[in-house]
Amino acid sequence: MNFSKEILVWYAQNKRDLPWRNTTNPYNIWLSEIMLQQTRVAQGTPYYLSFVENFPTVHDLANANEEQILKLWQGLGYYSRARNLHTTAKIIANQYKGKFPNSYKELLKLKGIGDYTASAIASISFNIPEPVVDGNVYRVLSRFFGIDIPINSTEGINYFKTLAHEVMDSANIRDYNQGIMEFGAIQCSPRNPDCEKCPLSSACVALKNNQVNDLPVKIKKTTVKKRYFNYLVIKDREDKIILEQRLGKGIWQNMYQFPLIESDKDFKLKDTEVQKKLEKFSNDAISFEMYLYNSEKIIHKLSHQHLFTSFWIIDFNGKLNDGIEVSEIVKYPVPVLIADFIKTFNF
DNA sequence: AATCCGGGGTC
DNA sequence: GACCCAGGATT
Repeated sequence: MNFSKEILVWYAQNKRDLPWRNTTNPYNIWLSEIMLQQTRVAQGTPYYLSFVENFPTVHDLANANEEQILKLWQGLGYYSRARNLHTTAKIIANQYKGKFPNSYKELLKLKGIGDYTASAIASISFNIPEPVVDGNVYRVLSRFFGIDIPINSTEGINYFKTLAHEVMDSANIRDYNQGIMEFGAIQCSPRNPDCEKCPLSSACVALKNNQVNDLPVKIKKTTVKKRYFNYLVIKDREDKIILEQRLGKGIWQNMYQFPLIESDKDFKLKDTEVQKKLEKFSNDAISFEMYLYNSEKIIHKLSHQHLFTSFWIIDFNGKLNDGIEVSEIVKYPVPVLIADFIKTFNF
């Protein structure tokens, strides 16, 4: 059995019609690849269509504000991708005169483009024989060849990249790369793969040794940190609201939120803390009433953190210095936790 | 080499 | 609740 030929045959018969599959334009390929990093096709697709419509070329993206880009990215997560996207768009537009570099090595230098994405753009856009290694490829190769080296160890990363080089079809790299990923997504799925209908089953080491459910091997380390958020939804006597931008490090960089009082353990919010916060936003005498919006804490789950969140509604009897109109709130990029609140709260 | 960075789908 | 998703940057 020829592994790569079987992948190509399977792909020709089973490939989905996806919006970025009818072009080799590096701008479109780049956009789709960044959006699909750690993201399912179904989740990323509407964002891809929105970006292509709002930013048809790399110049449009380069000329946009980061805030516009983050707003359109809202809900997709891993927001550094959007910021890096903007950085790279500006470099392509200015330093590269709008033309993407056509080599794996040059692509790798760009912000947000790592080994996988450089390989994907080089192969799909420029037909360069460089194998992609994503989560799908790890799964397909580890099962078919029966490799139990952890895929997220240094040894595993190097091993699978070398193996990918050995088995790729250089003459059909565009279809081979997309084919092995599609095969991993649809046929050789993480759980309950349909091995009975698999064209590779007769030579699959994992199937022969009954290891399909044990491969690939991954070193797991999930320590979830708990954080306690108290958001202050401050409304002044002119019905204006405060939104703040998250600067510095950590989650949701450059996204907006309500003023936040945080702790690493559960605690009761004190009036005096609210008072101190309010003093930052107004020169007026501080007089307010507050109530808790959600009696049960909203638990917002991220990969490494669980955010136990309370929203406090503050009626401030004064005028905020930098308050915004309620109708303007929807224009700001906000994390899903905030967007969900805005959707349900009647301002 | 380990850790951080989102949100959603699936079982 | 655990795992995964067309990973990359930072420490």
